[in-house]
Amino acid sequence: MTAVVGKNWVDIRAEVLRRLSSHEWKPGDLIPTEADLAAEFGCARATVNRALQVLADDGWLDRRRKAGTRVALRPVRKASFAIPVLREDIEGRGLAYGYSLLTRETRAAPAAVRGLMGQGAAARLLHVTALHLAGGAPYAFEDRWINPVAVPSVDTAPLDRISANEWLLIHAPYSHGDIAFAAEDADPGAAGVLGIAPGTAVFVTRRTTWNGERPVTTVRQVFAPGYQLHTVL
Amino acid sequence: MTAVVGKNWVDIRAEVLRRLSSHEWKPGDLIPTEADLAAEFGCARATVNRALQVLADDGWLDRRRKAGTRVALRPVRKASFAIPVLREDIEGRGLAYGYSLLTRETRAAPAAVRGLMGQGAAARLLHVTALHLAGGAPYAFEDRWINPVAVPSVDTAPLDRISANEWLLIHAPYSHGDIAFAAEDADPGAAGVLGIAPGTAVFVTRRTTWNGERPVTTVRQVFAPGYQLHTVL
DNA sequence: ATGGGTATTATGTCTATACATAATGACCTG
DNA sequence: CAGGTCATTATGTATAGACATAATACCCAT
Repeated sequence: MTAVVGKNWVDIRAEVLRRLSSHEWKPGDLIPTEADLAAEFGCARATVNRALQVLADDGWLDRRRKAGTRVALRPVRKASFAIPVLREDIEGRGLAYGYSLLTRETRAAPAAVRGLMGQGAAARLLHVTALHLAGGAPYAFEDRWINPVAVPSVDTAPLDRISANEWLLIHAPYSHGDIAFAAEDADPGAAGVLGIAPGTAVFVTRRTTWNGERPVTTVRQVFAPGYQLHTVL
Repeated sequence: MTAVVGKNWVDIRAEVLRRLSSHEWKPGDLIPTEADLAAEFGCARATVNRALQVLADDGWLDRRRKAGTRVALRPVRKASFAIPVLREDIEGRGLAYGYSLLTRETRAAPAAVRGLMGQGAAARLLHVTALHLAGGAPYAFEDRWINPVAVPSVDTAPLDRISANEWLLIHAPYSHGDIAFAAEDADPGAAGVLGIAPGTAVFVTRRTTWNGERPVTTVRQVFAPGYQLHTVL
């Protein structure tokens, strides 16, 4: 019997999830209203509301005022993962982390970088390239542009000791950004730094972040062969 | 002046976010208690609670009972993206979607597949390979194993017309799963189907899902060169 | 019929209050 | 001074009630 159900929102979410997983409520079905469920479970409507909102966030349900709540026709589940902080990533799997700054200079931004960052970027940007090591072996090559207007104190950042990755995380918060993952044939530059043959398949991430209107940084990271981005659903 | 702040939780989240982005509250800082903020904003504690919980979910804040709320030392931002339903992905960018079933047979599962799915899988699984097309061109090659114990009705599924991708989404809900992304040199099999040279860098995703204890399906998708997984932060 | 206005409805949110829970820190005891 | 106990505190959550909002459904007038 299902009979007794706890009355906290976690339990209610679990019970609703059970009905969804068992196809008791099928895709497209309209499920009972919050008030009805509250009566059934013997709890307040707000409690049901919380459980259903979470399930809607997770893609299980579609909710619309007045129209009611229905089981998502196409349950678009979302995967989410923490943006990897490479050092923690590496240390987390028991390897020694190493970091080496390759170049650092302020120069006019190439058109491609200006395109990524948009209008708000300064004419001259800080360009940094670096290599991340795991257990002594090359792990990822990083090519980054930083907008000094958004991060004035970057001039004094000890980027030879701490990676821009981590320094920016703490000193330059961002409000939003975008990120893309792709597979590419290694270009000669990155291949040389990583110690692999040009043309080898490498995992590449590109990320650009803004704080309000101002672009903060754009970075391209090329991972050594074998890298996997893994997450749970 | 900031002075007047709306009193709904979205406004409060925005105001707190502003203080975080402007470094008014710095990483590691302890921020005022919910009660104090409620007093400052002239709203109920529950409203502040909702705003702060969302910000904690998003990685901006660390909250602990009694200890209070502090700005995340290492703001681990989470990216989340919808698991791509290839047809929608393709149609969404204005291309015609095509699908072609390549093979379909029930057979004993190789050790590698058994390893991915664990104990709960049947001895004999349904093996399906298929090709997804975008605007007539090969887009992704899919190699999938389905556990008939978890999805009995799969025998009658018209997998020649609808992709297993979509059919399972509607007929076989899952409770959890894992997913991994990698770059690989195209193997001859996938390369042949996709019409590319073996060894070309391809984007590969592997996904395994369970419904409770029972493995549902495991799939490997190999995308044609140029594919990017893109999302916003 | 058709278009527009209006009542109805389900979700979205805020409030005030209450109690639960986890973690801290101070106090007390041996 | 060590160690355990207990009060305190901030967050976590439940509740009932209220109003807001969006979307639908229905009715009415043209």
